[in-house]
Amino acid sequence: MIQQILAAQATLKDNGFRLTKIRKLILEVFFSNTTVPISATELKSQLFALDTKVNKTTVYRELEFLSAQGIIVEVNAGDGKKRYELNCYCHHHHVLCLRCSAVECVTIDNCTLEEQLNSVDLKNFKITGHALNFFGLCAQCR
Amino acid sequence: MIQQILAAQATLKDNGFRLTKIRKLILEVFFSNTTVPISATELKSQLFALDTKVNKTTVYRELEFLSAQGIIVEVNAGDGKKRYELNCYCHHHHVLCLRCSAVECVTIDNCTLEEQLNSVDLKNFKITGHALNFFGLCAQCR
DNA sequence: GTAGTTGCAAACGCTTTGCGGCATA
DNA sequence: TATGCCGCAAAGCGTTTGCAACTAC
Repeated sequence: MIQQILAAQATLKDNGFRLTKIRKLILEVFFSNTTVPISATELKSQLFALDTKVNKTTVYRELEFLSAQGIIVEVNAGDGKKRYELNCYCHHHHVLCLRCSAVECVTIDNCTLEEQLNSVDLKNFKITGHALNFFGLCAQCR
Repeated sequence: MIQQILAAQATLKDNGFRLTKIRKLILEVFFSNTTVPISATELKSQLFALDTKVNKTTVYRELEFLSAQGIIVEVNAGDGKKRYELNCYCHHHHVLCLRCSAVECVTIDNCTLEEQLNSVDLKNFKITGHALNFFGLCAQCR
């Protein structure tokens, strides 16, 4: 994991971007938590918990920046907020708790969703991807 | 279709709710368009096009009301807005255009998604449903 | 008349933008 | 020092709420 953070940092530096204290901390947050997509507000809270006061504007800009760099990816969990998770380059889906909005990643082996579309009337859409979210109650709320 | 509107209207009346001009028009909009989930803003525009000036608050309240009555259902298309469609009591999914945000319904025969979950680590969640959205370009934008 | 419905204004939460100042390289 | 980064204030968008007026039954 340490190597991965260093690789991400090197990539940013090579591309002319700076490694500020805030940016490093945000990278640490994402690399130390690879299974739960977080929102801007949650990231801000985590930074505060690490004794780093960050403006919300900076959080939003940093999320957009890291997303544009391909280090994190946007996740729509269906709770009305933008969420982001580390870009793991692997196809997976998410479960959302209907009570507390907790989000986790799940992997379906041999996911053939888009193949199943061959027999479906797609209204002439050209499909480029899909998002599958499961809803229910998490371990704490059930 | 006419019978279905009348049935919905009768249900509302039986439950002590009123059939105002606005409510009737909103029912007509939903019953005349059963394949495209619409947002509050879009519904408001459609009512304006029908020469009916409606306050946005009323639109939001009416959507929540009809949803609570089970006549329409909330649809999360992943575009950050709440969308609603006529409750067709049939399981289906949606395709979203990444360029113009058009939304359409699609049906996958023999959808066995939740059955496939048996072999998946669900982080101890109790699953009650799922939302599957496909992304791509619509006929106009492709 | 009464309870359901509506419009208006205000506020909310999440997100974005403009701009001046700061700090990393 | 120069460009990227940051904080502050303000505004945007979708949505919700409080309250007074209205209207369907």
